[in-house]
Amino acid sequence: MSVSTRRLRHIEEMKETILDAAGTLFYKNGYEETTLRKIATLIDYNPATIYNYYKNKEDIFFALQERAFQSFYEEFDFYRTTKMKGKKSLRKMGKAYIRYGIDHKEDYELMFIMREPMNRAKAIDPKWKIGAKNYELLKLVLAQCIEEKSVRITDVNVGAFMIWSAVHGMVSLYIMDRMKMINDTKHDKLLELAFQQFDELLNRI
Amino acid sequence: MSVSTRRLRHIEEMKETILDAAGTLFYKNGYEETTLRKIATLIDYNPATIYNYYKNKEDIFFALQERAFQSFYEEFDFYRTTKMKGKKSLRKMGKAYIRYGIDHKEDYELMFIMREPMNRAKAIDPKWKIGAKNYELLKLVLAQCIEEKSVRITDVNVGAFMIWSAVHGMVSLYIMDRMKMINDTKHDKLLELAFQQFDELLNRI
DNA sequence: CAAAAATCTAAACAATGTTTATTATATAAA
DNA sequence: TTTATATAATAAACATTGTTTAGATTTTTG
Repeated sequence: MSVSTRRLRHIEEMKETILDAAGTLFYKNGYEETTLRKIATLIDYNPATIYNYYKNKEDIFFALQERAFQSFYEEFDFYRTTKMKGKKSLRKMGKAYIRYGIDHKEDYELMFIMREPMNRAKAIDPKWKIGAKNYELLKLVLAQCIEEKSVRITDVNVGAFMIWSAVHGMVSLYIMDRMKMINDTKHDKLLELAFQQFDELLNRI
Repeated sequence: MSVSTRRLRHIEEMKETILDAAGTLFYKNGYEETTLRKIATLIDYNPATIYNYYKNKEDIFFALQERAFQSFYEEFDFYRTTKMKGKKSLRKMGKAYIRYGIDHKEDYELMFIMREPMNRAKAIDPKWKIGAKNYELLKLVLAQCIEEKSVRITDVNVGAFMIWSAVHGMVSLYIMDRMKMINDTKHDKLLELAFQQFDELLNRI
């Protein structure tokens, strides 16, 4: 192994070590509580060392976001090859989306809610492509539904955004604790029924 | 005027002065950029003085959130007395909700998205009642729609949450810059069409 | 083995939210 | 009016934060 490739590998390993530690702390204590000093302590390095591998804190969370998108992508890759009918596929996708958001709420927050690691993202953003890829998948499944005439939608683009909005709305109100505003306390059940209701709404009689 | 009431009024005035300054900075530069020192400088006081009127920074944003809910409430009070048909009322409400979110995105973020001023809110929360009040209004209008049979929904509670989710989803994806993930760049138009699509979906027949 | 490059660290910096001790100001009592 | 007493505002400090700098340590190269 040449020295320069070993060096590159070392850098990759370090970046990953740092990212793992950052993730551990983030999933346990949230963004604000995850300080560079705590990350450094966890991996037995000096805080300054981290700056040899990441430009700054935001950059770390940018990488964490990327990782989240990756895992998110893998979750839905299944629907790319399924032989299910479009409508059934769409329903399952929606359910899976909500489940994923609830079970990985920090990741979900990172990907679809937080302002934090977004500032840099205004520039060229290779990673939104993963998000875009999943969005294309939704459009694909929806297009199949339209073709099947199993759905009350005519425009794929408009329909896809509407569907995304609906499920994103449910997930985000849930995980950001805004369902408090609703008197009914059985939030999980309400969420499930609301999705069912929405799904039925899509049905063509 | 008794001395104690004057004192109380002075406290109220100070709280308001601080809140105004905090709001000005927040609407201009966002949460992180709004520091206690900047607030203090803006109103020509020492940072420590602020602590005589608010427990901490979160408390200030809690108050700002309360103010946002108040203005939000006033926006929708109209629908409480309108003689419009339920369906039309519902449609206008939805449009107004989206418009409000876009035109007051910092307020919207404060009320329905941000984690920040929420920690304290875990305790007794007199202010969620304002949010709850607006939610009840949605339920009222929706109930009228159900009675009119102008809508494909049977359960008010489930339907209300579904509708809220849909519009919240649209607004929040828009203002949190997540529509980037969509290749189509005409976001405003897409938003409008998606709402229309959703509205039509609600229609009976 | 010495020179050079790479890696890591200790220390410091500027800025933050917050607390403490002290001063100035307004009110009350004498 | 003058003195005592709450009240209000401040200056200074504290603990933490993200980040930078200059130097030491280790690793690679000739």
